[in-house]
Amino acid sequence: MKSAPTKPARPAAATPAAWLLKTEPEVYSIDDLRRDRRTGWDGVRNFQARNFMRDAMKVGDPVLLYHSNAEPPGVVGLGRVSGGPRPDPTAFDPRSDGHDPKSRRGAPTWMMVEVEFVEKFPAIVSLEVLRAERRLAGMPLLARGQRLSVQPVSREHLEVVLGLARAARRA
DNA sequence: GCCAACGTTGGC
DNA sequence: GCCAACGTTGGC
Repeated sequence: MKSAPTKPARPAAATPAAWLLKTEPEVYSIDDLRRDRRTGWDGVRNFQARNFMRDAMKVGDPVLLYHSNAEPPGVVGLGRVSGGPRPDPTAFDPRSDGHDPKSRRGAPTWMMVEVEFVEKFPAIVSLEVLRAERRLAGMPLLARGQRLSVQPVSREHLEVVLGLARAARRA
């Protein structure tokens, strides 16, 4: 008798404990997320980043929110995956910067998750501070040439970053 | 504004 | 499938 092997549709990769999401504060800042409480993380147009959102991010996962193209750049707060994945509607919108005519509603190319606000750190944990922290050696964000806007963060690295944020609170 | 690093595109 | 050209990211 033929029986379907009980393998998952996609390999169950080791699930990172957390994620890092880059955003340009002039486009969408931690303050915007605090105001909105939750938002669809739309506009991601990189396949690897999309795959993380589509295949690996789970509701409840913590997310570090990172301001890029900012002065200074750095981690500014904490959020949480609150929904998704689902198609990125901006890909279907001809008026949107993220419009992609190759993405169809029946077969969407671009996916997003929903992210909810948890906290804004009392002070930014700047890229300079992150780089100076030896326990963060190996964090993907700090790798040479790293441009991905959605990145995995290990439990250990998450704890270190949160510790740096708390240290800033005491300072 | 510069430019290194990386992804995508398209000719062949 | 190779690879040059081009576009984007994002720190500095």
